[in-house]
Formats: sequence, structure tokens, C-alpha cells
Amino acid sequence: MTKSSRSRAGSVARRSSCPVACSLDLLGDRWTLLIARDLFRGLTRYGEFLAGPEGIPTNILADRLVRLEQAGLIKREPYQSNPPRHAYTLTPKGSDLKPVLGALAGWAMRHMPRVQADKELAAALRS
Amino acid sequence: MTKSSRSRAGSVARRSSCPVACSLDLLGDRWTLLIARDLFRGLTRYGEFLAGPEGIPTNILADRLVRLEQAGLIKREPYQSNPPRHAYTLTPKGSDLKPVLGALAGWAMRHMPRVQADKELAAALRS
DNA sequence: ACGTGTGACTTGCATAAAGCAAGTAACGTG
DNA sequence: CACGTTACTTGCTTTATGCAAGTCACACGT
Repeated sequence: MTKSSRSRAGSVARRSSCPVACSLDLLGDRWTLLIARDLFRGLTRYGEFLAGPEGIPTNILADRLVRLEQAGLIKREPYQSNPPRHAYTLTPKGSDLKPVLGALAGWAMRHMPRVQADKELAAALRS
Repeated sequence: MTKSSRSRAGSVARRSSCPVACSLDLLGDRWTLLIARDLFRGLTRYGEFLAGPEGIPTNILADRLVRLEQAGLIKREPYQSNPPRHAYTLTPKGSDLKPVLGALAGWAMRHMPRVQADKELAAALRS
């Protein structure tokens, strides 16, 4: 992230033309889909994401927000100018990740021990 | 991976009790779900995974196969004893990832340019 | 019996990403 | 005008990724 970094409708290196591989090129890491989850729950501000129970490191959050914006999954809009503050929200492309999050959550509920069902989240992912 | 490593019904560190976070603790990286994809397509042997178009490094493949087995998503069974060779197949827990792969593939088809629809894979994920 | 080949890994090392702590900038509030 | 808040950056250490090469067990041809 040398200079502006908040530019370029970005596509990073793509490993193959397989749809699963392409999705994972963008979403396949420990944090990206967790930020998406928070957006589905209605969070919009940097500090809100940072405060989540998983404790995402601040530099990684900043990096992922830039990437997600470059990829067109979220948009960043000022909600006040003074001091300048921005709200992050899902674009249609980002909102369409709902089935992915829903499937991941459903799988964990069925197969992983000691996961906590979150009614609010479940509702947001069902909608 | 110091000694045996193919033991322990493993659970690694869990960041929170959120179902999405728990899934991503296990599946949230660039390769794990790609191996799952290959398994859904019917591949079973080490060399077959290695030969995929994405070119997974051999040490990472070995590591992920151990993790997936420890997590109970796949099982490793000898299909001949001489030389000893093993086949990797999905357990029910692993097969239940189908909606996750399906959602990822569907999202990429709808939103990413130049992805190649794979009829064989689509059929396996629909089934 | 002996060299060649193949499948399934392991090991060593370089590079890249993740994670932590601390720092900065712009403002609002007492 | 010192102090707290929000939203980030920067620097540095640790962990993970990726590449190349090596190993091991056996099958096969000669």
C-alpha cells in the first residue's frame, strides 16, 4: 500500500478459471468473510468492525476494506464531513454473498461443537 | 508437524463462538476448499490433487490433508498395500460442505468476469 | 540383479502475509 | 487548550506460503 491504494477496480492474480478458485482468490482468507458477516449484521464503521469478538488487527482490517472496495463488494461513503468519517456498506455484489455466509454458518451449526447460534445473524442471512 | 501428526481429532484455536468464524477457522484459507472441490469431483489420490490447474504446492497439500483428516472432513484409506497407497474421500461431514462450494461457485459465475463454467463440477455440486 | 521410473511425501530455505504495539492526524468536548 | 475519540499508519516480529530438491518404497524392463 504505497500511495493512494484506494483506486483501481482491482483484480489480483487469478489461479485458474474455476469458479470456486476465483471466489477463493478474493475471499479465501481468515478475515474477509468475517467482515462481510459484520456488514450483514448492519455494522458500518471501522471501529465497529474492530470491536468484534474475533479481534481483527487494525492494519488487516484497513487492508481488507481497501481490497473489498476495489473488488466492488463494498462502498465507502462519507456520512459526515467534519471530522471526515465514512460508512462501509455492501454493494449488490457484496450482498449476494449471503448464500455463502449462510452455508458456512449452517455447516458450522450442524457439525462443529460449541458454536453459538446467533439469532440476529441468522435472521440477517435468511432475510 | 513434528512427529506422528496423523492423530488427534483436532480442533485448532477458535477465535469466537460465531458459526461463521468457526467455519473460517477451519476452512478460511486459499487451499482447503479447493481440495474439497477436487474431492467432490471424484479425485481421491495425492497426485491427482497435485495435478490440478491451480498448482497447489506439495507440502501445503500434505499439510491440508492431515488437517482435514484430523477435523473429520475426509478419511484416508488404503486402496492397495503394496506399495502402500491411500485414497482420500469425503466423510458425511465433508460432503455436507456441498452448499458452501455451490454458493461460492454460483457467486463467482454471477459476479466475476471470465470464469469458466464447469459442467462436471456444477453437476457434482448440484447432485 | 540392477538401473530407471513413478507415486507419495518430507525437508530446507526464501519470501510474503499476519499479528502486535505504538504512533499520527483531525476533530469535539470540558 | 489539554484530553479523549475515531480512523487509520508504521515498524517490527512471528507464522504461513511457496519453491526446489531430496527421500523412500516398490514395479518394471533387460
